[in-house]
Amino acid sequence: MPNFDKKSDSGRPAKKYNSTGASKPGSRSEGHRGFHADAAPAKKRWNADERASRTGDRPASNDRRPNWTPTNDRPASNDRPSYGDRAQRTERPSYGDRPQRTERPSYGDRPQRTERPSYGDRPQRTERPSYGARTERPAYNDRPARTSSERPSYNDRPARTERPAYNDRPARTERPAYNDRPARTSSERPSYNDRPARTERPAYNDRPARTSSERPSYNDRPARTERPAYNDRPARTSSERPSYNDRPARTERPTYSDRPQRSDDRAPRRESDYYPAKREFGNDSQRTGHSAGFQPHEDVVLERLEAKVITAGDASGKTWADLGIGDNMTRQLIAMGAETPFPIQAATIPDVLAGKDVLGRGKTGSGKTIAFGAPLVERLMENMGGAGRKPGRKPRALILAPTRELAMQIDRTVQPIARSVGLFTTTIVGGVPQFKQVSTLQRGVDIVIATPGRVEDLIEQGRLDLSEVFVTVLDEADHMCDLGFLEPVQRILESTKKGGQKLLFSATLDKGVATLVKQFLKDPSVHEVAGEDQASSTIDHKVLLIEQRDKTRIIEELAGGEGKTLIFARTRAFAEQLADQLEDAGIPATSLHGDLNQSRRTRNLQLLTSGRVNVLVATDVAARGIHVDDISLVIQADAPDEYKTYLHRSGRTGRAGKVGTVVTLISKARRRRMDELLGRAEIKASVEMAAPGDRVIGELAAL
DNA sequence: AAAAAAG
Repeated sequence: MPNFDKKSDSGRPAKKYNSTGASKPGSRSEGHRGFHADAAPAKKRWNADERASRTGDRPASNDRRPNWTPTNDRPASNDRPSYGDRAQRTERPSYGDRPQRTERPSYGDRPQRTERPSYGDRPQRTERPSYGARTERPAYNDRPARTSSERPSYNDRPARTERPAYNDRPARTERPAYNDRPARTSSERPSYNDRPARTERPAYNDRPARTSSERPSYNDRPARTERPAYNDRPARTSSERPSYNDRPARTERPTYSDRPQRSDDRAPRRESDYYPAKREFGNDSQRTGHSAGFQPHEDVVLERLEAKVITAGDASGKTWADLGIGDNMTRQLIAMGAETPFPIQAATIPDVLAGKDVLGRGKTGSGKTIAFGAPLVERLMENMGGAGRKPGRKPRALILAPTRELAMQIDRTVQPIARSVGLFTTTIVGGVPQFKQVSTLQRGVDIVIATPGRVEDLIEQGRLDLSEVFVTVLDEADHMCDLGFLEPVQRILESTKKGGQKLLFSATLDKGVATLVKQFLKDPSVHEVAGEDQASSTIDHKVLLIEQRDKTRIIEELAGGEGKTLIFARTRAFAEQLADQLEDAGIPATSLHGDLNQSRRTRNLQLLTSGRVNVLVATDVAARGIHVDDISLVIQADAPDEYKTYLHRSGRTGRAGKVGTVVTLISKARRRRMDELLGRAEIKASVEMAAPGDRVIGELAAL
């Protein structure tokens, strides 16, 4: 409480930060919904996180709870459960709840929260710099300019004075000012010297323990001195990213045409026919040429990579021990229900253990996570080096995934395997406060499971050092090579240990990964499981030709069945709208998309997983990798544009040999396009006209 | 259009 002296700081900081104009406290929420959501959510997130999923996972979260007590005050939270965050909601009147948010301002109560804002703590950051790694960062070094210009301000530090403001926390309000932050950096950090600020922290009384145990190391960190390097960053942004436009890298892609050669290099095992090569990339030059205009992209089937094929027969009878997995891990795998290796696991594990770069393709739900997770842990065990379990050790393995949910899911599989041999994992994803992630890193972690954005963020902050990472996994590798992901992924891979092992996995692994393969992999072995085609699939595909105006009604009829249903929409807004309409129709439904804050995303997905809700409407954020037991029906409210998207979406059902049905709703006008897409995906689907009330729909719903 | 940092 004492810390909260709104009055004292309210004025200043705000003004300062307001310099930008647009970022006034008041305007924040107005101008940026997303922002608003996040700002307030910061608080929420913790609550939600802890409530929803963490309860069991992290003891750490429990520690904090005391702080959260305030949460209890929020009746609002109870109400919201369903719609709280939905900014979009604006549309939905029902969201009336939101006002509550406004209420939150009550934050005053939440002294604790105040703590969180602790991001304010960042001063710590300063300390962290110690990540000796920095030196390694070199990659980022490019940004020398920055240092000079931006940070100099450190001297100014007068800013710090402001900090004391912590009391203000209301300051939080200030936060919104995120834009300002740059300023902050300069002002706040300089203070590092002053650190008196820390003294202030004490406020964190709640966390006394922590401070003592975790941070102690801070003292050690002479490294800090090193940080100065941070100065460079500003430049970075400017210098490095701009390049995106240039995308010279892309230019490389054209190389696809070469690929054939590749196949030559390797044993001419067998022409891939899984993904018929509809087009060659001979016209690469053209592509690169008009990168500016860049058409959304046609759904092209890239040539398939040549692969060593394993059959179920080859794998049968093999045990984990046969593959080279140790006893402790084997016990854990069996405890997790993986009695014996699946084909894709039998195929890739030996090569991964041998230290080779591996490309693995196994259909959706075939066990890819364990295929790379188990041998990765085994490799870390075999190469402990001097790392031991020292606090503050640098991570030695990295698993990158395209979505936060997938990263967290992978962690749920890999963590127990790692723990069975005494290794630690942590997820480094966005949308959630970074504090826990960073403190976990400081304690020392062996395997980092992450999404690209937060990883880059922490690297830039000097809090994550990947220089000791000698095994890197790209899950959904082909997707990680798509437009928005490729470059961050390239930068991240560059920051890992030179010559480190790289593992690329996906159900739709094609030559789209060529750029990365060429740049980072060395003589990779490619594996896939034979017989995993449509013919052997346990998924039934149906295409319904409908009138646009009947879509909602038909979806209601389809989703009204008993089993779990996952509905895909192309846009966030439509996903949200559909979820609302289903609820209005008396069908409990929830949504999952990027407009929700992370706590809600996590919770909503869990609603489906736990069975509290049987219908989830999602964007393609849920298309890849997400595993929910027993989804019996997948409805594509909007047809996908890409055949790979179709395969991944439909792969949410029919997992591990179970049966499932995929219904795609299209207008007659789209019939031709749909047929072509199905052809590329090599899927045979029955197509028929349908209208609300039709028998077909009732039969599908019954499934 | 979506996702990934934050905004």
